[in-house]
Amino acid sequence: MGYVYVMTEAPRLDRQVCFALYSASRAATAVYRPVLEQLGLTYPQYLVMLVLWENEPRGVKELGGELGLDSGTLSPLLKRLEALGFVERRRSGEDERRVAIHLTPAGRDLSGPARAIPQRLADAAGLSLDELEQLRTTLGKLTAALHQSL
Amino acid sequence: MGYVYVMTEAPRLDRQVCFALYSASRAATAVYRPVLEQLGLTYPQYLVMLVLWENEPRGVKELGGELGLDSGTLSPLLKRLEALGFVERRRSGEDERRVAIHLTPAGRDLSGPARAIPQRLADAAGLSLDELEQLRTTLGKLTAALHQSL
DNA sequence: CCCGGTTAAGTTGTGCACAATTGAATTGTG
DNA sequence: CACAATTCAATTGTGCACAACTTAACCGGG
Repeated sequence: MGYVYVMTEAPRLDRQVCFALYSASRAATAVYRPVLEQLGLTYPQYLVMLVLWENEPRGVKELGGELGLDSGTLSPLLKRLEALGFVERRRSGEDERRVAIHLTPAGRDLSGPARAIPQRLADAAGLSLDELEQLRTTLGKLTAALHQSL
Repeated sequence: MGYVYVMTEAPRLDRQVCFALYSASRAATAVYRPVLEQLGLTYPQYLVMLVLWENEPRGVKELGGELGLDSGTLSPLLKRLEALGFVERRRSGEDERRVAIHLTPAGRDLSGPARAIPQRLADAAGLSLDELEQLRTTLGKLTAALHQSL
């Protein structure tokens, strides 16, 4: 029968995985920012466009499912994307609660210039493609496990 | 002399390291949120307290250096921490431009309950300590390289 | 000593995140 | 069919991030 280990030191910032994630995430979006600025998009707006380029139209709920965001975040964001002329929001005829998000021609055209963007991060990352691949996999496992635990 | 590789597919959300970082970071703070709520702190406020528990008092600039945040973020955050009674902001005597952030007794006492928090993430992570350690190292390299590239 | 340049902190404005609530449309069940 | 429970999107309110700007204090060369 052993003793429970009692922490005697305050947790240190530089040991925290959570802070490492927070810093890396902000650094990554900072690298994307000037590139996305050329397109007139913020990073979360770019994420929404990524989902729509794969398949559209999509409902707000559906977009939220892909990105892990709720209508409180997406509703105003989508309104801004509509004001920019990249998407159109149409009330569904069959279910008046739903709002279908459609790409406009301008929104579709944006996917061309956007193709070069991910390479930007790879170039700036200072990691090999293998390391990046493994990082993505580990982060995926981590995110899934964290959501599980809630 | 080869051809430059031309992307023909729109970038896919599930292939993006950047999105993996963004998701993992939000999932991690979501795990911390209910625990920190017990202490009355948000995650960024907790980060500031971590820095202060290591060494105080600190200037706003200094805190910003550790966390990668500017006065635009920190000034109101510190005002809220002061309103909560965890820190005190004192104008420096020698250099009237500087504001030294001191812990209050209540702020110091908070480090006790806070010690158990990091274990929370480790438990929820579904990764071995080795994997977590390696993840932290990789993220550190990545963040440094990304900052370098700006 | 003065004055231009620099530095520190704060302020303003925009755009996420996220909790909590609202209101309208739909669905399930008696 | 009636109507309570559910679902979807939007709204409200708080708190970051971050850019751009402001204000006040310091510093260094003339």
